[in-house]
Amino acid sequence: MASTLEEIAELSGVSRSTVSRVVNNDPRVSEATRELVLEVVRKEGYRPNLAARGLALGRSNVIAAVIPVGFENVLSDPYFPSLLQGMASAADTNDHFLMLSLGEPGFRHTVDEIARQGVVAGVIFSASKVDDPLLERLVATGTPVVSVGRPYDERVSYVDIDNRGSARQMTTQLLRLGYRRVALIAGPSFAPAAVDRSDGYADALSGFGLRVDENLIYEGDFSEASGRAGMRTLLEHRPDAVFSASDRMAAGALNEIRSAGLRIPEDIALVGFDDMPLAAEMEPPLTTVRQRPHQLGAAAATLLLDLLADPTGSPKRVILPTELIVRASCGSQLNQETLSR
Amino acid sequence: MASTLEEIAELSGVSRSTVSRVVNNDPRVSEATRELVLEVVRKEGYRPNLAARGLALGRSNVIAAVIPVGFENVLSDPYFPSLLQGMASAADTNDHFLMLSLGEPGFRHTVDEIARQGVVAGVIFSASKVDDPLLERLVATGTPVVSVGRPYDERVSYVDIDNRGSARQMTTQLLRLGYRRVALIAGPSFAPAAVDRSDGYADALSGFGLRVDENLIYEGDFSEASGRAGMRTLLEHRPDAVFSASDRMAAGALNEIRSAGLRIPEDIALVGFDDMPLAAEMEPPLTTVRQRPHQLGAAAATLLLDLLADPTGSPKRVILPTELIVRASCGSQLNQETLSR
DNA sequence: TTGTACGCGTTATCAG
DNA sequence: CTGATAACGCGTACAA
Repeated sequence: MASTLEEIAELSGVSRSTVSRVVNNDPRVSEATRELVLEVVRKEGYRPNLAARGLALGRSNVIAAVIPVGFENVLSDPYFPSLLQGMASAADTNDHFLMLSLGEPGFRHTVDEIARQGVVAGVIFSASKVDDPLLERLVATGTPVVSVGRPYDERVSYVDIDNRGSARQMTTQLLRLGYRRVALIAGPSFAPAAVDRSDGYADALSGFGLRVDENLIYEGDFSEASGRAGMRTLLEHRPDAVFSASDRMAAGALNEIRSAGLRIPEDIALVGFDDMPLAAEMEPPLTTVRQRPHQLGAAAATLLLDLLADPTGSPKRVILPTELIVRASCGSQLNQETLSR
Repeated sequence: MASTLEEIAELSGVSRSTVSRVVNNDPRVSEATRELVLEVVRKEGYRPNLAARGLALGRSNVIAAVIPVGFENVLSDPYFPSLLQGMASAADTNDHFLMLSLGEPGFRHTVDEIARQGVVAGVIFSASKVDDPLLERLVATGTPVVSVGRPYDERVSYVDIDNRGSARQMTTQLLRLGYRRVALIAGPSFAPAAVDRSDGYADALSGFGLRVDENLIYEGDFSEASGRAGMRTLLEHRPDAVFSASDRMAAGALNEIRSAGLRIPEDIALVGFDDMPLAAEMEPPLTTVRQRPHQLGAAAATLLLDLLADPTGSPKRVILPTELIVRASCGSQLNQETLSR
């Protein structure tokens, strides 16, 4: 039950320093004493005290995940849990811990305070809106930050998926199948991911020599309700296919289409984005773009740890691949196809 | 930009100790100097270094949330995010931080290690299975623990809802409406909450002088898929109503009922448990028991902090109220009724 | 009421 | 290769 360096030193008949070296894999220690000390360490179940280590080192091995989960509806799919799981997993394998901060306004301890307190070595920011002031403050104070999803500020490193390319490919898929009045249920314009997906949609249209028809675009907020409302509006303009920027909005759209007595995909094709678990269960199963929040979270944590190890470099970016998942809702059973980048 | 006690002392012309006392609201300091020091503290934006404080005090102000999220399906509703949000919120208002530990097997740093390292003052355990070895280890090492949901071990404090009473009330509701062949899609028997709900179901039946018919009980695992499979099995025995121990299983059951060409509630009534957001959106809207994960999380964190402040007392319990939410799926539009306890 | 001095457990520096 | 010893920033008996 010995739990300090001092005690281990006593038990193995060496000095504190030597034990410290052994614990930290310092090469400057003879193989013999290393073995000896390690034995005692194992036997006593010794673990270094992280507070003390953090104090001595001037840095901690705790990273914070900041998620401003203001909207209830953001919680309705396993995206954030998976993201967190990925971050926790990556942090763990790198001997770091994950601290959680739900950026609810009204929280007393804002993240920048936390960062300054030395508890946290770096921060992973997620679901930030465009031009988030909190993110700005963090950058200003020099706290290492990684954003999940492209941030407004060019200086911050981030991990993301290729939203624009994926949306383009999905829309192109619809166009290839012959649909010509492809509507878009977009995400909220304050979300970079939503903007990128809308851009990808436009890219695809112009790639086919088609012009963007504002009547065929509705801006939702990623919620199922907004998807349904959007679909109601769009139906007036007779689209033959709909690309929803999220599966949850697609679910709402699906309900509306059904209520209107239309069939999917015979009367109107429907595709989504995210491949949340529900997508495969829908009637008909939803064609969509698969992203892997778990990997995204893991990549974010890893990137942050890289930054911590080498604070000098310029902002880094990691773009994770997505997959086009073709199911019945788009009126085709083409083979599954992988978006490379 | 001054950030140590020493610097603040210098700037305000007093000693370190005095500044420390001011920061910690020690009464033994004159109002005059207090004002003076506070002014400097504010101006410099000073925040105490938590690592140092934790080291000196021998305890930290970080609590850990442990969630063994092995099953993908556990993530499919906002229960855990809400729970986490509640915990984070309560921790924050009490000047504590929340550390996340997904008890994935295969994690290198298990919670008991973390606790021993002094990083964490206490642990909130959630979704533990009956007789969880990790929980046992924590208790054995004397780490303050609070469980979300009744744990197997009698010695650990916990917060919970009245699963048994709520299930009894819900089942009784069905019996009052005249249903006599009330089936149960139970949760997994390793989950205390599931066991309690099954017991409540049985309570209600015996309250009406009915006997439990094993043919009308199916044990699922809280997943939608298991709900569907369970319903398929149960339909062979012609129930006139079904109580599902979770909304997600109810969703699966609903699909199966529909596939069988039966109407809800005309041919068969269906009720759930949880009141997840989707419940109100189902067709027909689902009668269910509402629990508030956010409050549960907040209560758990608060209880843990109480324990930390007063480690002596015997195990404490907090039972949160639930509400019976009556919607169309049970074939009645009675007024909403609150389960007191 | 205020200041001095020591300890918390670790790492790093510098002798040996 | 190993061992003293000084930080790291803070809280707190103890003394003034």
